[in-house]
Amino acid sequence: MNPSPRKLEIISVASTLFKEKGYSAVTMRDIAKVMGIKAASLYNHIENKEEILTFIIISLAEEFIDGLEKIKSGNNDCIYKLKQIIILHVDISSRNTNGMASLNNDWMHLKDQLNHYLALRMEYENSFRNIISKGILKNEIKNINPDIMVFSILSTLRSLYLWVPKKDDMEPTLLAANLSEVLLKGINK
Amino acid sequence: MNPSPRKLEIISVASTLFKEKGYSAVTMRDIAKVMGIKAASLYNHIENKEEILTFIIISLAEEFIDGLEKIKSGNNDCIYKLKQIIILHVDISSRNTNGMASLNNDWMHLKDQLNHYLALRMEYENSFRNIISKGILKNEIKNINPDIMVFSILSTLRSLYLWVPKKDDMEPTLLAANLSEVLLKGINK
DNA sequence: AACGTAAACTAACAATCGTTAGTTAAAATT
DNA sequence: AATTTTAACTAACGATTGTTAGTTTACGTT
Repeated sequence: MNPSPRKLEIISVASTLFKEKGYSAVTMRDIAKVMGIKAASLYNHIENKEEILTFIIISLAEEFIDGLEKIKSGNNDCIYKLKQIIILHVDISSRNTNGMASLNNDWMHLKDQLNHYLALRMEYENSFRNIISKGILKNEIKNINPDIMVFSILSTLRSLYLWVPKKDDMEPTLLAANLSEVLLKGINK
Repeated sequence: MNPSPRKLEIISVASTLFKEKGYSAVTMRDIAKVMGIKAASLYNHIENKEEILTFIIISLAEEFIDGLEKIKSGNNDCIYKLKQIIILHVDISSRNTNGMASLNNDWMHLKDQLNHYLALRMEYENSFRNIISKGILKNEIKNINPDIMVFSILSTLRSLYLWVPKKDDMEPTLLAANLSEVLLKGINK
């Protein structure tokens, strides 16, 4: 069963509040007030508070996994794959700036799906590192500790949700291109 | 009046818990339990919960401001200054992995000192951007939107607190050197 | 017109929150 | 030895938390 429009509305409102104050600081009454209804009415549409967080996080995590799967399967060199990953992050983050806040900062409040989330994250980071490591072997990428490169690039990409809203005048395509230049070739002239 | 050792102990314990679950999800009873005392006893040493958060965030923010001030005042080229900034972040983040979590994620729960914090952050980012912009003018740095470069580098540096504890075998000096290579010159061979 | 359903409501629940008041026991100071 | 101070305690406060039960209202379907 797909989420009803009203349920998606609640999740959207909740995402906005979660980004502002974090999951724990947002009450069901806060969400209800923005919706213009009473807190108890929320329960006509959702099971509980945790379900909102779970939906936000897991659906985003799976979108990243799916995107990376397609990139991996392509028969391209590593640098090109990295550029596609950057585009993937810019794309998803631009369309979900609120949800990305929960994915980054509120995952530890998951209960049932915490282990599922952790598994997805590990899978994603491993795939990322494999691309880098293969690039080093094929002499496309510098021979530096791959963990540092994964950490550095992924930290920037994970922070996009904070930055994109401030630059909503900038085309996602241009942003991704500039980011690729900076992340792959550095800033030093 | 300087904070008593006991007060610093409370702040340290609180920092650890704030990193694990975020400020809002940590109760005074949680902190007290780790300290081995009752929640009410905490109030012999601190004013209230907010004071703990304020101390963690403001003292770290001022440490960054002071560090950047020294770097700015030096008569060095921009690339060198950026390398010093990277060292500054590695240094502070390595010594305060817990507190850095609050600085990054819990600042919005400040009350009295929220505006002070926001002013310090803006001051820091402006100084950072000025160094980059000057580097572009002096032809040391690529002519790309400086905001993107500030965002990219700062995102990585702000995430160090998450990553350093997993790599505690790595020398901070070596980490900073590798980070400089990746952030300034990129990963592309 | 009668019925069923969806989605709001009021009222309240037990649990937990940060915090205060008043007390006690030990340690430091006089 | 007498006293003050420090730092713990018990007990409780009013407020707020997520959530449930039962009710009402409006609307689409029979």
